[in-house]
Amino acid sequence: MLSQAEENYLKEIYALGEETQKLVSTNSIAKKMKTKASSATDMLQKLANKGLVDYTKYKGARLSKKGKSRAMAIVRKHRLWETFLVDKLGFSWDEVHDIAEQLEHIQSKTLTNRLDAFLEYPSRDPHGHPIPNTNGKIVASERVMLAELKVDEEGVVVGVKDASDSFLKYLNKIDITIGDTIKILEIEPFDNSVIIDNKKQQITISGNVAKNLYIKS
Amino acid sequence: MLSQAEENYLKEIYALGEETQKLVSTNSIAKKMKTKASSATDMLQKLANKGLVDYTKYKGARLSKKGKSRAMAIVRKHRLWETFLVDKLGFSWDEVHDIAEQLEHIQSKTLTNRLDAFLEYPSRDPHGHPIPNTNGKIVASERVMLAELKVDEEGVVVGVKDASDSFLKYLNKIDITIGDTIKILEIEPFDNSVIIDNKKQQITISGNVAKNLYIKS
DNA sequence: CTTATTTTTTAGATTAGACTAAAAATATTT
DNA sequence: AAATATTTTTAGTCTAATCTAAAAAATAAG
Repeated sequence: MLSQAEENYLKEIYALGEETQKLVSTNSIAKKMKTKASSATDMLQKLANKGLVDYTKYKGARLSKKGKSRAMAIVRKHRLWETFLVDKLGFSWDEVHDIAEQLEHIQSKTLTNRLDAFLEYPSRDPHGHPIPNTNGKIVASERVMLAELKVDEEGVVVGVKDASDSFLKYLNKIDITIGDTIKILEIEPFDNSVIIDNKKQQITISGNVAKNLYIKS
Repeated sequence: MLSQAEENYLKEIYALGEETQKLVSTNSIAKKMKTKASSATDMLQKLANKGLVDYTKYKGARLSKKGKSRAMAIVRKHRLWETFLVDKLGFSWDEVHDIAEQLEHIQSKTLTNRLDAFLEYPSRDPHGHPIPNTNGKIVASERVMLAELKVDEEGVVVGVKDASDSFLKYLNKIDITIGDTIKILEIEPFDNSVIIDNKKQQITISGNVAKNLYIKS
């Protein structure tokens, strides 16, 4: 069982790494956790020993498979509780974060899943963030632009915004069709290009293309 | 702000002392907390320093006014969450204790009160235990025997079971009438006699009398 | 009412998580 | 590429909550 401190670190490492999937620096973690770099180092070493992060001295850390799954479980709980607070208890979306920070550490899978059912399986929290499912997977649910998805989200191509002939030809060429299930592997921050997985093939598409594809769960 | 450990101790001291209002021994606390007597001593000293318990070396401890109010807030949360788990999430009454042990430490008065409202102000939890109100007061709600109440609970006299002439005369004599608001001050374990407060007067009634008076909130 | 037993407290150690200060590694500038 | 600056790690301290072992107080028994 993880301590709350460990859980909080995992969650923040996830939040910091989610965009780029790159290594997260000790300093950035310390800043997020409002603690000192030395404390972050201590924790990274501990998490590495437990196999929750892959950590290289002086380089940084990223979540391991195990660590990621733990992080996703916490994110899931956080977002479900936020949804509960807003939808059922009448809080406004800007009041719920601190309370959800506490509730996300409650240990009971049954509770989490029953809460999910009670809320009728919401796909996004009050801030519009997607809620991971029981397996820790994030599934896009409404029709959104591919460009709005984050790393690890996945969904089905349901349409295009720019239906110009040249654009459709281009999609044909890179073998993307309506109905394909696409998963975001990586987003390059400097040009917003996106590496996706489609039919077991990894391809890179530009930010502009990503802004023209509609995705749905 | 109190740590979870401090809160747990307060709650158990309340649970142990509630019956008799007597001093609670270090050993009994240690047993309840599944820890060692020396740890209990440490904590009692700390709680005494914070003014949450009145503690005399080698004698034992009881909650101070402040400590009691904290304890009641925790009990209130525990029982509200249990009610939530059973009434809204479909847990059975025997599955909820461990989860409520975690939820009772969530810090947010607003949350607690909104949960209370969401549950439509229940007066008892799934185990039949009364739920303290926002001020930490326990109010009897259904008609129960006075003998079933515990220390600090209060309610209105709504009837008698034995309506014999002699019993009613006796009630007259000690100045108890239908409609009086009665509060339990103390229960003597050896003969079940009860010290109550009625119209600012403290009187002692026997266990038999307590078994013949109906009380309601 | 003195001895034995139990309960409680003290003293000292341990662990998790954080801190400061200093050392080591990496990055940035000239 | 050397000098400087920044980041990261190490070493050593601190606090909360626990533990064990030993001492002190209270209770029970002879």
